Amino acid sequence: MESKYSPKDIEQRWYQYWQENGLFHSEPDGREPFTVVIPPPNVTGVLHMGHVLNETIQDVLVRRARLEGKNACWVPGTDHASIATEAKVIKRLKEQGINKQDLTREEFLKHAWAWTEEHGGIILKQLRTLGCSCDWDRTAFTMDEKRSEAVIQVFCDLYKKGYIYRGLRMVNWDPERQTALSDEEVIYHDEHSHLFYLKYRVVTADGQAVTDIGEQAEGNVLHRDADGYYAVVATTRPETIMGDIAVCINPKDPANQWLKGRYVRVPKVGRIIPIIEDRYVEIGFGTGCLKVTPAHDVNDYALGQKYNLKTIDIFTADAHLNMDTLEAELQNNVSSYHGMDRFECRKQIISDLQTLGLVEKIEDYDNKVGYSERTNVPIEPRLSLQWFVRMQHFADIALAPVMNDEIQFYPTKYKNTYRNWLENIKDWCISRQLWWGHRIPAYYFKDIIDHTGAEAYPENMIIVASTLEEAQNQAKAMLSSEAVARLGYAVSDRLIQDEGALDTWFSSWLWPVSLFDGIAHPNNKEIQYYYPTADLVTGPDIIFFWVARMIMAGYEYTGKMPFRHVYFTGIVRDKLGRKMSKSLGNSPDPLDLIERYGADGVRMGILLSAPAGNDILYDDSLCEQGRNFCNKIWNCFRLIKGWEVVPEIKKEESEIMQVATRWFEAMLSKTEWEVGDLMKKYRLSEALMAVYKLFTDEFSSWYLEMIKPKYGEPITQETYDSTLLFFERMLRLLHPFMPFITEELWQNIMEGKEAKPKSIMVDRLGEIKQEADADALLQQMEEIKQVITGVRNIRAQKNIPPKEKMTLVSPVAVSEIVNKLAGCEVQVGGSSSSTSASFIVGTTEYSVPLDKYVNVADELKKLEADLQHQEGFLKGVMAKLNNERFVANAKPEVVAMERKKQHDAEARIEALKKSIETLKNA
RNA sequence: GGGCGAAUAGCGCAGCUGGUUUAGAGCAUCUGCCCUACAAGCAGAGGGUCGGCGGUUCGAAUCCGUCUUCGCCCACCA
Repeated sequence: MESKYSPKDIEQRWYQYWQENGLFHSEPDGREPFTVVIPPPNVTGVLHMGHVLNETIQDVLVRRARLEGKNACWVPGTDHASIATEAKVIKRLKEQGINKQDLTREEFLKHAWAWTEEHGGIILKQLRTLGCSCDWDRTAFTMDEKRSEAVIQVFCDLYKKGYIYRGLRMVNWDPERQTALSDEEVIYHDEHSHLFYLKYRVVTADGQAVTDIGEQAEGNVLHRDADGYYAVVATTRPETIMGDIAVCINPKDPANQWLKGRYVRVPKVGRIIPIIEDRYVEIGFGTGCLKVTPAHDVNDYALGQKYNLKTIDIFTADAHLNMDTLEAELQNNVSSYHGMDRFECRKQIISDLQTLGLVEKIEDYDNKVGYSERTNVPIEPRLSLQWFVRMQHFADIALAPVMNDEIQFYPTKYKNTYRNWLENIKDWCISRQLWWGHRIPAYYFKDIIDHTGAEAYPENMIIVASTLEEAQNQAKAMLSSEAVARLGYAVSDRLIQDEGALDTWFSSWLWPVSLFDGIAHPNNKEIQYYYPTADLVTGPDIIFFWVARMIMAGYEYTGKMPFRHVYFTGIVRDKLGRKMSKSLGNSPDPLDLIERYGADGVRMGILLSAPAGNDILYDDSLCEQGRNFCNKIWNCFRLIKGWEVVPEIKKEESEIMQVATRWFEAMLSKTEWEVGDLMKKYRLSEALMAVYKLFTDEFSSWYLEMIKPKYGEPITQETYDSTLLFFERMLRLLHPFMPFITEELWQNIMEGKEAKPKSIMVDRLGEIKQEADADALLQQMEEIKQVITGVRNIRAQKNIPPKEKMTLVSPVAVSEIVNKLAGCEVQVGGSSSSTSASFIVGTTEYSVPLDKYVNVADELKKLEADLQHQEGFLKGVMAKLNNERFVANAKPEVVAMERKKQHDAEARIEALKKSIETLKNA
């Protein structure tokens, strides 16, 4: 064996072995199930550091469960990522000189599927490199047959139940992709912009300039110039004035009383619009005059509804100005803007208005602008016909289970976030004007669509059905035979399906159920066995998108929670705390890291500093630590395997061996318990740290040094066996975190053994035994260690070469271990002399004669410093004990503890004083 | 504007149902070592008074109040 662990071929070999032996695969059986469904990455995505964190955590949980004897099943899969994938496909088509608009739906989908097949699943292959123990036989895709079936069935079902409706609403419109988005897909950014103060001439209803308004009450703020009176309207979006339909003031606003009941002329556009009054308008903001543009602002739309105002949509789907919607007599006034981009238009219209003297002033202004999460272009509020899910019902069923911890969140702080969202739930816009996705299973009569009102059917005549055939049947039933006859066509010719697709999350929210075919066949064996799943591991950024909605769908369709625990990971940042991003170039390629540090090293690196919910500041040194640890394990194994073993017990060694093995047994059991406890609390990094410390400190630095034979000498069979057994137990403890190296060494240990399991993966974590005297053993070793450290400390301080034997004078008998590890002869009884250095363990004083190395002055200084510290400590203790109220009020055991502190400190002070005396007299 | 969370060694964290030898590990730092398992290592050391102030208590990093600073989420003030 090489002195350096090289993970590369070992990792590949074992992963293949696991797969070939079907060790990842799960089938329902009599064992307790442990199910995890992967948060499906985008089908065309590639592995990044966030995935590494997320998937490693899942693998740790799954592998641990397997070792605990559960039937672990980790289901992998990918997400079709409607908008993101469609964008990528469009981009590629463009590079080939093809425009989406020139393709039919079918042609486009052909390209999209080709793209998916080409790039899809790369990420799943990459997960194998990381060591993920997914049941690949179960790999699913949100748009595969089963999942699509579930989506369509759920849509139809919710429509039937009245939870899905279609309506004309103000939605978030992405002008780049030309689709509606849900509220969750809009990200608001602070933006430095301007507040433009525009002059709206006060006119009569028929457009005459108003030059005389008579006497006005105190407090009114009038605006007047040579051309007459005008109102001042503040806006951040002057390009929307083409859609202005009113100006609104607060009826209580003293400054604007004079405007009540009057009319103004929209500058440049020329439309004459009324002043309306509503308390929504805030007095004192801007001028207190709000321009109302119902087609292009959510609030304005609400006002428009309230006062029955017209909406004039002045934008095309890609947010360019469209004058065709304006009143014919006005179109000429603004024709120069026709076809302009909205932001271009903003500049132009301000410039034009300034020329006309209609801009009062421009102020700097910070506001928030919504951007599309996917395309990163500013959202345009747009009135359109979309499909929505009524969410109140779902909020109602999903809130309680989380608040009362039926479903547990780690960390718990996200319960608040969750509650906040559910308590202010709004309907979910689920339709997208995209082709890549689940096509909305809604059908309309062509004639109604083509020429609204031409036929005598009610406008809400919509057919929702899972297949065309079913839709046709419904259509026939809906239409009287007379009507069909009158129209003279077959229903089948006239039904057309909704062009839109469903929001990707409308399939994701079914994931834990649909993976086991629980929508179409709610009573099948798999869903009965694997569901509810155990743990969900995901980022808090999709708590609303996904987690909350899965809980809703889970309860709606199974009556049960979709998962028992949700582990929210943090965000992986670089060591300067910046988010990892392509543009910053601060995101390392995980595959490259695995190449450099090994998968085990990378896994440990990312896990070590990743408590639930905390962001992790990634640095290569973390992986380095992981790699170094692998190396350490590797070399321990080399050492043990290199020993020559003899059956008989050498007498003089037996005490050491006995003490060491009994102590380590206790230590190991304790850590096993701790790790189990930490895992239950999902404190993964602490669990790993506990194993790490056990291995490096207790096992390597202490235990192995204790039992290590002298060079060239053999070790007894008994000690060797227990040592290997310890090693094996640690491998199992470590396996969930570092699957590869543990498998390699475990196989090596198991070689030739009869009835061994196929892999450490399916080995069992032993029962945790706690010996009655474990604490005493640990305490005893603690003291031995301290004595050894005491001697080593003196050696280091005095620069005594490691080879030079020293003498330890001890008042009590000490273990042989001290001799072996500290390199000193132990002399029991003798007293310390003026030429020795001393130290205290517990209340016992040990000393080391130093002869030539001694420096009385230094030694005195050290002892006196120690004495001072001890006296200070004693003073603190005495302050408490002398306080009657402390003695009276504190719990008895606390008082007893303080008394023990007092006695120990006094003993130590005594010893120190004596040593100082001795030194001084020398 | 509303809500939530956090501030503890150079760094990222644990401790926080108040009392366990005057605050703990890891990484980093410093010192000494290539002592034939491991320099991707070994041995040893230094370093914080627990964001500020006030309060409750015999006793507070731990509870309460307040201030400051960060972070996150939500929200239709043009």
